[in-house]
Amino acid sequence: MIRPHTLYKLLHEAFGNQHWWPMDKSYHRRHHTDPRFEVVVGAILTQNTAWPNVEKALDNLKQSRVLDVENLATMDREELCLLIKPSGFFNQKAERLGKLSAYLSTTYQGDLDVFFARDLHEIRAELLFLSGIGPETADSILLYAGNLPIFVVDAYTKRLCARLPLPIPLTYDEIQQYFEKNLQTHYPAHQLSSIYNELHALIVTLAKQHCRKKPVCEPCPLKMHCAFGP
DNA sequence: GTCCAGGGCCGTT
DNA sequence: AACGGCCATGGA
Repeated sequence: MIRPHTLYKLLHEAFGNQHWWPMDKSYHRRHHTDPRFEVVVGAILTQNTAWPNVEKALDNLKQSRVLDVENLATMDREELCLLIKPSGFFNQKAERLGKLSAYLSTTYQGDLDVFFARDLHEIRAELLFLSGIGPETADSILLYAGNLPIFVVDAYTKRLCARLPLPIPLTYDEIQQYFEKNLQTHYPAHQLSSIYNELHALIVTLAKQHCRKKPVCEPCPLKMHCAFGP
């Protein structure tokens, strides 16, 4: 049975570095805004949505100069809906962005340094308490915006785990614990956030190229370790 | 035209 | 606890 650290090694050999979820540093330097907030917003906008649609919405927010905590917390909900419309589910997402931004503004004065400079599980519980932020969105914010060591489980990860298969229940928490426990025994603590980051990105690449809904098993780098293939 | 994408909530079993 | 319907756009 393949284990997560072997999965990581094989996928990295097959696909190389993914440098996923890059932040638009130049925009945020020019406008004196926090690039991590763009990742927070992206994490909500990408809920069950293809990334190109999210990019269009983020571009709209940038061109309107409102991609920061204070503006999203206070701006008119209708206007926000219009800007994020390309990302779909815009009524829910506008509500979620507004509530989260208002929370960050009132509780942390919009300072993400303060927000992220605490215990990981404390921040996670706070995010999950907000309506519209579930485990994957919370963990994406923690890992990709906060650079904190938590493994993100998405639909692709679940599908891969089901097909290999891995000998665990296919629930979010079980999969997350299984990956983290294993990787923690193979890498030093200070590397874990970048390992989790990279592995999640590699699984997405695998799922798009091979482990699709209609699988394309030739030539999958995991073929020799997978029970699914024909 | 059909399918589906980097989920989460809510109501029903 | 598990499952189904719902939310919406744009690209394949």
